Amino acid sequence: MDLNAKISCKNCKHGWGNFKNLTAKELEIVNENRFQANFQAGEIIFKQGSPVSNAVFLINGMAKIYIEGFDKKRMMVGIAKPKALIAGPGTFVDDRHHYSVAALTDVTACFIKMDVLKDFVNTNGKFAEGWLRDISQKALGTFYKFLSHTQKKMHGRLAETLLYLADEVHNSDDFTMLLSRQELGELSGMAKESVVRILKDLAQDNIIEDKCPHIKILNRKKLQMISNMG
Amino acid sequence: MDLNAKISCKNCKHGWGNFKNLTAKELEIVNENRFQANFQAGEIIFKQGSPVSNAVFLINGMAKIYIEGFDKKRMMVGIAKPKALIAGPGTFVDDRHHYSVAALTDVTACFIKMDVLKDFVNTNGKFAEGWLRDISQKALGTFYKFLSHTQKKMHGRLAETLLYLADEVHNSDDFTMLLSRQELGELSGMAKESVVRILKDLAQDNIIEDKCPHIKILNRKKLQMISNMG
DNA sequence: TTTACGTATTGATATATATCAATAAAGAAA
DNA sequence: TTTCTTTATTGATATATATCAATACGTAAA
Repeated sequence: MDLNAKISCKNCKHGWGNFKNLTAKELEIVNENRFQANFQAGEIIFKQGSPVSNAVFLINGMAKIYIEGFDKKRMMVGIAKPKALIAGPGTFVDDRHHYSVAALTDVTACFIKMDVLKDFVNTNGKFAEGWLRDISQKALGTFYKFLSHTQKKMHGRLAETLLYLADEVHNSDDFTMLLSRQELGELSGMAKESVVRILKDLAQDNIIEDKCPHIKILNRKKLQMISNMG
Repeated sequence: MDLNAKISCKNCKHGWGNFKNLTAKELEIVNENRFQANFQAGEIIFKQGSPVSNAVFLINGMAKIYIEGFDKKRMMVGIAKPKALIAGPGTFVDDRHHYSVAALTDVTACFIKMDVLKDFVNTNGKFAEGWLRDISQKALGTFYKFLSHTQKKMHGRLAETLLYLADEVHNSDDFTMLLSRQELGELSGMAKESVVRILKDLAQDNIIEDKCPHIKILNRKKLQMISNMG
């Protein structure tokens, strides 16, 4: 696979859904303001606090999105995949990133000058509306996650995380865990030791199979129930 | 005070900041699609799950914005005041409200047909950008609150809430508490009994004065420190 | 192979916080 | 005024969860 092959935004399969609202001419401008870069697993793609100069999209690979909170304690917001715009809510507020993004696998990322995209908001109403929808969708996701973190107990939160990984990230009930126990904890809002213990509980009840980097959901119905009940 | 006096959107002092991006003609259309209604303290203005048919603004009074979560447990998101758009992130996603709003005081509210405002997104780029900024700002607020709820301890969260009430709601360090202890708990993410105990602690340390419905911040520096340290 | 280092696991313990139960205070209604 | 009802307060207790400490495991380097 030749990752350096000239891909144009016009025929890109990894592009943002909202790009369908752009005209051919506008897409051409996007393409002219596009940069590509490779990251190894573990490398930081952008850092909380730095200026939002580009919109970022993953062409392949996955990355974690996380906030560095009080006394360096981390909260993982989610996992980024291709096709989704990665650019924080700071874009229209203070031009600063409000979270960091780091590659979980080897990643090829596409950077598009933010000024160019922002300009289209003024000239292309459908694009503006698409962006409003995008931001709103993410805000809703954050809302729901907030609720779940403050109202569910640990078992419910971890069950929810496992379902998220299966459904949204790997599209399979049988996957290789990308995240360490520490990171699973940051994503589910608990200590790494708690992650270990709860995974053990779930395995003992035959709800999941955990052959360490491999996870298999054996009883989705029960897992769903644990997630719902909290 | 005659609340039923004909107010036009053109000279309204309680309007959304983003209305400054509308032309006189557009404002006229807004004015034609405007409805006003009065609510008594305690009454529900709109309910989570119901369709987003109108943008809501308070002309006067205050309201609480809250989510009804798992087993009816409530989470208060914030307090709405005049000048701010009240319409959830569902507006551009599923046309449903994702939280409820209830009057805390007697309230006069202004309803503007959402379709009308959405149309302007397509024809007025500055207005679209303003709305993007508005939603982004709220998303950032939610993010920060999320972090604070998951990483701070109770004293820090309640201190933060008191500062929020002083700075954002009442613009004074000396105010009459609008919220019951139950509601303060819903806003700070803790049980009502914990609110009582922590308020007592703060009063004992001469950081606040609490003559029950009246709150006075006596030592803002210390309160700020408690809020920051968690 | 051995060594070293990060990660995972397990058990013991500490702590924050919720829940329960009882009482007190404050308003509203009669 | 007295009675009723809601809200606030206090104390006792239960529980979820984090933290600490020790050990085991797995993989990369030597």
